[in-house]
Amino acid sequence: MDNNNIFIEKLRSSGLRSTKQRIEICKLLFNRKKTFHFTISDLSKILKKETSKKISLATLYNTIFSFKKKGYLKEISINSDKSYFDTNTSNHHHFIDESTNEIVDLHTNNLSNIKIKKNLPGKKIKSIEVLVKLENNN
Amino acid sequence: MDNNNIFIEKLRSSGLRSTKQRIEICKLLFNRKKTFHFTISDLSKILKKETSKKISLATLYNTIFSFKKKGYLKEISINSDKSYFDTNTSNHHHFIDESTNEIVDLHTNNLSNIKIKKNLPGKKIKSIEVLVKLENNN
DNA sequence: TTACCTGCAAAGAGTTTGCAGGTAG
DNA sequence: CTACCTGCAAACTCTTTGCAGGTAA
Repeated sequence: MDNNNIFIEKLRSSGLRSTKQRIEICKLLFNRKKTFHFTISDLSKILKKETSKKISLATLYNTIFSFKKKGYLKEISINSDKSYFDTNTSNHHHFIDESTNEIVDLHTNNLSNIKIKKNLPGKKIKSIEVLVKLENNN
Repeated sequence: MDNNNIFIEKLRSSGLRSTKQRIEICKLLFNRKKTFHFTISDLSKILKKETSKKISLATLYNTIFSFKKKGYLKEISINSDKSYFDTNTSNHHHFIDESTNEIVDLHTNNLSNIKIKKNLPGKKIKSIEVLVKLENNN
């Protein structure tokens, strides 16, 4: 199953060169059905296991940032010592389990409609993000 | 206008010793009508200007963390390189202006009611936080 | 007196940057 | 060929920690 061409095309069409490293990262991030939440160090560890050649941190940061810019990834607004990214770029929200730090998607159809009844002069809403913090029962 | 006694009492009643440094921090944080959003380095800079004696970073982190634990401060969930705190500990949400990084409160009465129609087994909701990202009009 | 607090400096973690060499197109 | 990309290491920023001395109660 070699779908590298899909990723080569994806990269090229967005003006990014299709390097070995970027294709590896694409395969890891986008060859999956379920949404994937990760930090750069998660990514680094997984890549180290799954691929023969190590990808440097500088390249990871560079690539993830480019992907975010192109809209292939979203950054999640969580107060944390590190940045979390999400392969699900559609409009949705998150649960975070504070006992395990696990992040789970909360789709908009599981949430009542949100209306903001206040606006700030000269500003418009770019996005609305809901974070539901969870703890263990009892 | 010397209301140090209020703060000495506040500290003592929560089991914290009333040191000079903590009283200075209290005066800066809690002697105001409007809600105040800040980072530790904001605080450090302001204290350096407003007080004669510098308060060390270790003490600031220590004190702010204690105040958060006692419920005198809230930490805001924003993806940022640093932690933001809020002197308004009541249930409310935030706007963040992404062109200036300015944070503004969004009170619950300016927001439609939020209902979560999904729950995770063994978990209960601890808090719901809404972050509205703003950008400039045009 | 004693447990707690402060300040300093060092250590840690995540992220960014400069630069020399490599490679896609 | 050339602009872009990678990897390394150093640098930077925020935060945490160890420890010696200080201080509230």
